[in-house]
Amino acid sequence: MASIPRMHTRSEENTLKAIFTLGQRTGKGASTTAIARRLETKASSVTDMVKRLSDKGLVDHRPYHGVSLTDDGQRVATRIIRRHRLWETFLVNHLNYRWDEVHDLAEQLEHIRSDDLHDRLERFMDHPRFDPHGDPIPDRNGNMADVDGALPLSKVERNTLVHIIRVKDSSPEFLKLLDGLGLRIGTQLTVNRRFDFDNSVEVSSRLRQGLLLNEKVCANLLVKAL
Amino acid sequence: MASIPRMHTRSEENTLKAIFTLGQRTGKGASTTAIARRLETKASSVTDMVKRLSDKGLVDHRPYHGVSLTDDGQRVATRIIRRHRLWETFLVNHLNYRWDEVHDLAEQLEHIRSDDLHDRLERFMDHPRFDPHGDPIPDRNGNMADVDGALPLSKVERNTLVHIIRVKDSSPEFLKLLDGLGLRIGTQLTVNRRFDFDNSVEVSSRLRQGLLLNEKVCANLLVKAL
DNA sequence: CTCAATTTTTAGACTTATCTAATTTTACAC
DNA sequence: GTGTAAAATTAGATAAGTCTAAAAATTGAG
Repeated sequence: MASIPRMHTRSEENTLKAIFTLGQRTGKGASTTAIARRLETKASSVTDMVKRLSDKGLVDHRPYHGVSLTDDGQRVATRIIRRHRLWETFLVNHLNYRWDEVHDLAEQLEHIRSDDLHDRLERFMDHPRFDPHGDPIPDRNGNMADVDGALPLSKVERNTLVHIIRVKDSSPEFLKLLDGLGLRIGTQLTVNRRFDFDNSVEVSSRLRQGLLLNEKVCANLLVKAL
Repeated sequence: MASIPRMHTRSEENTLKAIFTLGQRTGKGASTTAIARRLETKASSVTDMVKRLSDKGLVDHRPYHGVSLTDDGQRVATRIIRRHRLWETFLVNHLNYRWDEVHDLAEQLEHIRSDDLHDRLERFMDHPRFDPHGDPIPDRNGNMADVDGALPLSKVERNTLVHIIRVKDSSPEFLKLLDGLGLRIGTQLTVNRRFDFDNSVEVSSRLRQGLLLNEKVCANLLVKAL
């Protein structure tokens, strides 16, 4: 018995998306404070918002233990993420944006109210399964490719040949850094050495030998063995 | 001395667009009531809105004589219309929407805040000069092709060969009616007879002979001699 | 020139989404 | 167990945008 498709405000959608993302990252409910930090808003505003979402049956809230999505909330959040990733893909593949430029635009475009539009956009692009950052694009039913065998570069053994399949951080800062190092989705790497001192590693790609990557960079590069 | 590019709300943009369109149609200022009718809102709301736009220097208001756009207001309105028409073109030409389906979606998309996005969209489509309804698309400087030699079908002499270049009414109702008659942009027509009784005309196209078009339909079909 | 129909504005209320500042609640370290 | 730092909520304010209902202003017909 699907509930009548309700209309959600932009704020509601953004909050649901934040709860989804935080939940994915931590595996548990998102705290009011964490949500506020992510949305660059205040905890008191989040309290109000969560109350509204809870009234609509989109989230469950156990104060001091976190907010989590109901099945309905999950559906809405996934839909927004689908839209976001479809637009990012369109912007990069068809309008020649760089991967570090598309986030903010996609944040606007994802709120366009039409499932049909996004289904057509998906078809136009021939059903891409991953966005420019390697994030899987949910299909219209909310299912997305799961990336098994993916692991952060920080966990890779010496002398393993891998390729970059996804970046965990999509901030312009991180992406520009990767550009500067000649690293992008698909780049093949071999871990030459691992330094226990600071958890940095030395890798080699076709373009560059002996590239030193620090712990933070490695943690945000998801790779897969070849 | 270009003023600092200000941010306009969706409501402000919609009001400016309404004033622009009404001004084009009537050649004079738009009344509060007419704006309200067009935006499906109340006159009192429009009063508030016009006051705000006037404070921002985007419109001039002479009560009981109409609201008109300042140069700044004109620029903003034209920009929104540019966006609207670019999106309509994209939706029809690339996502396979019909020309009667795109208005509402374009009304959403036109508010995406980015000139760069729309410039790129334009380039992606190879700088289309007209949208699916034959309306000219302003370029990034606000200039648009002017359609000289265009006149409503109601003004066409007998036995003149013309082709449809634009529809004045873009409502789904009118467009579906045209579809039903096999009429679209580019369709070649000859006026066989004109009936003074009710200002209807009989036309022939390749597909159909002796098609009877009433006054209202004729007034909304802009054609050009071949 | 007058006055009535129309247009426009005012006044006051409501909703959504925010904020700050103060207060309350709770987890959990000890 | 208990106290306290952290988390969460409440209370009250603000701003945008909208509404209804009533009042005010003006145009233009006669």
